Amino acid sequence: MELSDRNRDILRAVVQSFINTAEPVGSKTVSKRFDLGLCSASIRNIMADLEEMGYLSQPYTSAGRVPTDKGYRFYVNNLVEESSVTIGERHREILVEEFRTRLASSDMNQLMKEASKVLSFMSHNLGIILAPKCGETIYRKIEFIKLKARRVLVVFITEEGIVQDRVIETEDEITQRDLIRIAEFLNAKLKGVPLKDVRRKIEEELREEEARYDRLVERALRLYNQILEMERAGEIYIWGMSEVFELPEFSDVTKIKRLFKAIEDKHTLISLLDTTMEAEGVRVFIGSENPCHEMQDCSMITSTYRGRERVIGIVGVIGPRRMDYREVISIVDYTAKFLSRVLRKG
Amino acid sequence: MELSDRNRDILRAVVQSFINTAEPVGSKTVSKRFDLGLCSASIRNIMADLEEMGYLSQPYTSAGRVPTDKGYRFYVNNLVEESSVTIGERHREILVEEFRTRLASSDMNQLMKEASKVLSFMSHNLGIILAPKCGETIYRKIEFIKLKARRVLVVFITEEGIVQDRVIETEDEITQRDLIRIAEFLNAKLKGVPLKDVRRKIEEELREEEARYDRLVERALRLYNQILEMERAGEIYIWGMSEVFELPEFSDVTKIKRLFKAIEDKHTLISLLDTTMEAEGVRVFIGSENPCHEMQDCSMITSTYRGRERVIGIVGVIGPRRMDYREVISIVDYTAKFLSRVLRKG
DNA sequence: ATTGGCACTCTCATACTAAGAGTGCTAAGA
DNA sequence: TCTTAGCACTCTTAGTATGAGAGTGCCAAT
Repeated sequence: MELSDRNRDILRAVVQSFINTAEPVGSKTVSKRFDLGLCSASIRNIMADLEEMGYLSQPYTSAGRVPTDKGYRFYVNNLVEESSVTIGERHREILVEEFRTRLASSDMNQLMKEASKVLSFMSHNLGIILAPKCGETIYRKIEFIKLKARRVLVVFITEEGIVQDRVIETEDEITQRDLIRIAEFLNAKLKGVPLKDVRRKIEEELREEEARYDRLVERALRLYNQILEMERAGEIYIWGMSEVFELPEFSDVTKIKRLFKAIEDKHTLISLLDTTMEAEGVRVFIGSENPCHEMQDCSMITSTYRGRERVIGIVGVIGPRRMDYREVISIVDYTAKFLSRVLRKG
Repeated sequence: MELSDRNRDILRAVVQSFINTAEPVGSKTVSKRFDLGLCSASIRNIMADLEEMGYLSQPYTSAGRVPTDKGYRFYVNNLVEESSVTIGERHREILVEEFRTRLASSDMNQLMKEASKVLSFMSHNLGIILAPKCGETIYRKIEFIKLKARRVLVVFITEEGIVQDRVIETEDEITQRDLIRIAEFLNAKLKGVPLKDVRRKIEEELREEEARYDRLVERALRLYNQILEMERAGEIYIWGMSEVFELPEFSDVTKIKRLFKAIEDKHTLISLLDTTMEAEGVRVFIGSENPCHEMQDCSMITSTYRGRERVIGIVGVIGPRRMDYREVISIVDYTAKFLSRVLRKG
């Protein structure tokens, strides 16, 4: 099962060549373009071995070789050279520059949008961002603004600097003065609590208050419950279709249609990304490793970003399996860290 | 230049047939599918006339006929039957149902997104919405929420029920108490003023206040100026790429790429749509009539929607020239009116 | 004025062919 | 024993040819 150094060299050469050119790579190409001190015949033999071991495959008899998922996987795990760090460094500079010029806005919506653009622009693939999960963020402040008799605008701020606004209908009319007191009460009780623990916290509070019944408190809690029910599904930002159009693997309409179907149904994609939130850091899904089977001929690279305390969202890149894993991994990694930094500052 | 009744019948038949099938239509098809009491030879003669007059064209010698832009234009202007109203009525019911089930949300962002989805879903083309132009909306209320020493969250509500929030850095620290007073001042002065007149109003105010100098007022106005500078470019919502993929005219990647390029650069599209805001009501751009020349082989149907007082945004559909104008016009029209109604209620 | 008939044109799908790229295998060389 | 050169073989791709089919334009007859 172990590969000899020479086999690894050849495999690396094939993968890199295919990543660059999108053409099945033949033994002659390898011997010419990579200085391995071997003639094409020897390389042919080794490539036949690699095929037998499942790292390479041929689109048809007597064509060049193409990496299999297993081949890509081995490449990602073992063959990404150390030198990548320095290249990543250069990349980092471009990224920093890119972020600086494009992320002037401190609006969360805008931040997400721009970040997904940067991802796609840098990677020449689809950039995706799963916006901060409400539940994972931390309560900071709430404000109520009365719009009409029974209609109240709720503005909602988390420690991460996320602002959300929603309009709710109250059961009965509440004066602006009362709304302010309710807000003060909630802010005192809930500041610093992770949103997903708020419900529990409220229930505790309710039990405590039961004895010395307070109409205001009861109202406050009812109001907040109403807001919680409106918990918005994590939004997802996708950018870069125009990048994808340029890729030769999507020169066929049916292929691009398939990809589109996969990302169109955002709910599946969201729950898919949710599962990658468990483990922190960069994760690479190659072709069939992809949990979603409409994406079997795509690869996805994701990483998590953190809010004040914990992981709150995902950034990632989706593209054809033939993707510059080394480069994209470092782009995704850096973007995630950048977002974490921004959100930590609040 | 005038067309005889028979010529009009034939032209209508050709246009409708082509809209339905996307195939160049021959004289035989017309005589078979439309009961005009004419044999194919007669129809052939008429079609040749229509071609000479520029209403039809042939993809190649001895193929069926396809409507030209002029042909579509004549169809839209003169040949859409009266019966369309009743069909529109049926459509309207579906639309109402569609809106009712999907537009539960009263969040503006969500409203726009859902409306663009409805547009594309109903028309099987691209649905686009130009979100309310800030300048055209009417000031209702402002609130400041202090986040950090010099960082203030501004929440902004218009009479149309649009909520915007932005974070600004103030020059020096302002207490929450002062912020409240500033908000009260601004709200008193500016309520009911169209946002685009706010700047002028402020300048007037400044001149008046100059005599009895008031630090608070001056601060308030400076703050507001800062917000105005951040005036966000009108956002645009586009939905329905998956619909477009199904259309035969976009079975070629280069075609779909061209369309994508056109809508990708949102700024051009926005300024394009801006120009259609001058005249109220439904407008139809057929092929070369399109101001944007990347869209020369597309048609666009737009309409304006109003806020409390005036036109504040655009809804529209973009698709191939072969589009069911009758149907799409009524969809766009209804959607615009629906949005206006929703926004009037606030 | 309308219709039937007929020759003509052009596309599209299919089949065929030659060129080219790449392989696998074998035998000779280091 | 490993490497290399050579050669026959396979498979794709691009280009060409061919025939069917759809549609036209025009002419003569009604």
